[in-house]
Amino acid sequence: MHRMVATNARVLAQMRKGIVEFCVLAHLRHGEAYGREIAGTLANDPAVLTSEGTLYPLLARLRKQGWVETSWTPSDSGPPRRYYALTEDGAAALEAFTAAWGPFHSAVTAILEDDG
Amino acid sequence: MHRMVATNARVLAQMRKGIVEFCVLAHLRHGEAYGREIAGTLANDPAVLTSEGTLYPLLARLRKQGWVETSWTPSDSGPPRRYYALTEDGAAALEAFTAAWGPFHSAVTAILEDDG
DNA sequence: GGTCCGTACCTTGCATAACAAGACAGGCTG
DNA sequence: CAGCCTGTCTTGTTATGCAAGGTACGGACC
Repeated sequence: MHRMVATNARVLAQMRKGIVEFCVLAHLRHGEAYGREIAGTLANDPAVLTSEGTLYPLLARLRKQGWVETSWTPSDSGPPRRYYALTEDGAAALEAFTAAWGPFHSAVTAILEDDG
Repeated sequence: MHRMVATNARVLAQMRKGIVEFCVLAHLRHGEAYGREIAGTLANDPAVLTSEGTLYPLLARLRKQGWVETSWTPSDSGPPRRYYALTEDGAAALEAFTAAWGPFHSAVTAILEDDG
């Protein structure tokens, strides 16, 4: 069953594409957060996020699109942190995604369950 | 709203990644089918599939992985058709994906809805 | 028998995104 | 100064969806 595990990891990675981004936006509704904080929370939550190699490029994209704003804040115990905050555009994008997600996951679930 | 539409198309394309493949496998549980037939059904269903440029490379991958077997059959009205049938490995892969899909979509839905 | 159209397969080139691995740097403790 | 934890970010790999277009078979119509 070696292959199963490897296959599964690859399959999961593909499944996440285009979705992790919006999980990060959703997380930011709770307020500002910095990179490793987001990474920690989302990695625990469901294993929606696995690596910082995913997160930082993703955050850079969000910034370029104007979906988040950032501010540097010194830390008591380590290097300064870059805090990310949701913008209005970001909130709108998140709403649009949420609206699309419902029908999409229903459709996929229906296809998978349709044993007919 | 021009931007909304364009953005949505890109977002949807990413969302499909790694999932269309298993929708095709799921469709094949109903019995053999050929390319354009699958394309037609899945494109109607929910807009899970948009183009043959997606489908044929995908079917080639499934064949290489041994998840489907194919057979050529002459057609009464046009060129011969290549029919695709699910193999045991393919059915197992589909089951594994279905098992992963449940927790995944629940987790994403929870994160999106968590307004806390 | 030549031309057009619909059916059917497949390929090429591009854009996007997740990931592993690791580079770089601040600040603390010994 | 060395070692470690905390942070941010980059590089190279891999996988996939998609638009556009290429090839080919067969029937209908002049």
